[in-house]
Amino acid sequence: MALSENTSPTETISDTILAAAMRRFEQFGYSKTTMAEIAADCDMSAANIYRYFENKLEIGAQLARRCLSQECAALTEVVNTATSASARLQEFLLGSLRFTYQRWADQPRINELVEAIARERTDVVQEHLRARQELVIKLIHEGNSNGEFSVEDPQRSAEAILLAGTVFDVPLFMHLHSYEKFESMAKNVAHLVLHGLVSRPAV
Amino acid sequence: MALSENTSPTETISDTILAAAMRRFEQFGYSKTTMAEIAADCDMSAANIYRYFENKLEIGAQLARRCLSQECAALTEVVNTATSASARLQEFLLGSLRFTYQRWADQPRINELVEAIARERTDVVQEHLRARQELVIKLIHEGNSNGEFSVEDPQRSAEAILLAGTVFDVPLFMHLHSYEKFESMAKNVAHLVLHGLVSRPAV
DNA sequence: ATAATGAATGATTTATTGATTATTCATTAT
DNA sequence: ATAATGAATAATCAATAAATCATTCATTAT
Repeated sequence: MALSENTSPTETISDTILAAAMRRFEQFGYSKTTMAEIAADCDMSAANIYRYFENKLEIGAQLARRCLSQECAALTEVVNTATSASARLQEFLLGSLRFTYQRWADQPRINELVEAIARERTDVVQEHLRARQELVIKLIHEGNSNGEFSVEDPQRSAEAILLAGTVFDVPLFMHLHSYEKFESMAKNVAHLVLHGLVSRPAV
Repeated sequence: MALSENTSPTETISDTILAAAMRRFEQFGYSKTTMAEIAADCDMSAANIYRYFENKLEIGAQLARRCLSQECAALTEVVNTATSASARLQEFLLGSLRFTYQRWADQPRINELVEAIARERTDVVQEHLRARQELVIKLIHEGNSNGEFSVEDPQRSAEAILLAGTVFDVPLFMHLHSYEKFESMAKNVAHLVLHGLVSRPAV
């Protein structure tokens, strides 16, 4: 019954456990995975896991954190493919949407993991939000330096952008519209955030 | 055990039932209120309610709809106290936040009602969103006519604004921050939506 | 006719129980 | 010492039974 584990020589026992847990979570979901199963996959007793992790939630939290930070890294890449700061902002919203939607639609188990952790471990969510904010702040600074933007308080603006883009980052909302509809809405929000409502004198 | 009901001469039986249901929902919540209790408060049998309403959900839906439309009406008033279109937009976001936060903090039972209905009756939510969009569209038109705004597609922009302000209209998020923090964030979002990020030539 | 009811039905909730599971710890191996 | 274990405990979950509830309908009242 034990799923095969490949322990590379440099892999610590903690890593082995995390890897085994991840395989289980992916296949059967967080709640349906037992500590005994994870332990069996590592050829050890369930009790021994507690020498390396405080509890099951902590294992989940580390994996969820890893998942979210990978997502953030991928988002950073996507954002950086765009050439202008404006385009980068749009890519930020579209990318957030794409990752959230994909995880929601294609990886329900992993989504379950992330949502379960998000409910009980605010810190993981906060960390994710901070990373996103970093990304947006950098983006704004770049726009400021090349003259595209003239943002006085990048910190505040980044916070507002994050807030305005919340719908695209919360799986809970994904059932409300089709991906295409969401995409069009993300573009609208990007346009709004970039140009604002206030009329401007002709250049 | 029956809560007192005051039947005015012009009140229809449907109204009597709705009023009784509302009193129960306010005090004990939607799920904990039984049709038998509502009926007893109206001095009638539970069966008789079904001559006036399709089912319990329909009673809840009508009350939730009423609650949301009252909120929208109050929001309209608040918005119209502001003198400029820009100020009105900020009041729209701040007002949304205030009503959502108050309902969440002070009227948990009514909030339960609205959330229960929202889950099963998409139409009630859609109607509420349409009303909000109407409000924003009108606001944009006014801004356009007095020269404050220069919005090409008010419909689209309104949709984007609604989306950007979602966090302030969803009770689920209210636990994340204090009211003060939310207020400051709403102002930031308003500023962002009004002025955008893109730099503009000096006037 | 319209208004209202009580009794019947099936669905949903709640309470209760037993079985799993997470977690701890005293003990054993290395 | 460090690593690991099996047995014990307490929390959680799942299955079931019991009770309550929403809804229907045949019948009675007005």
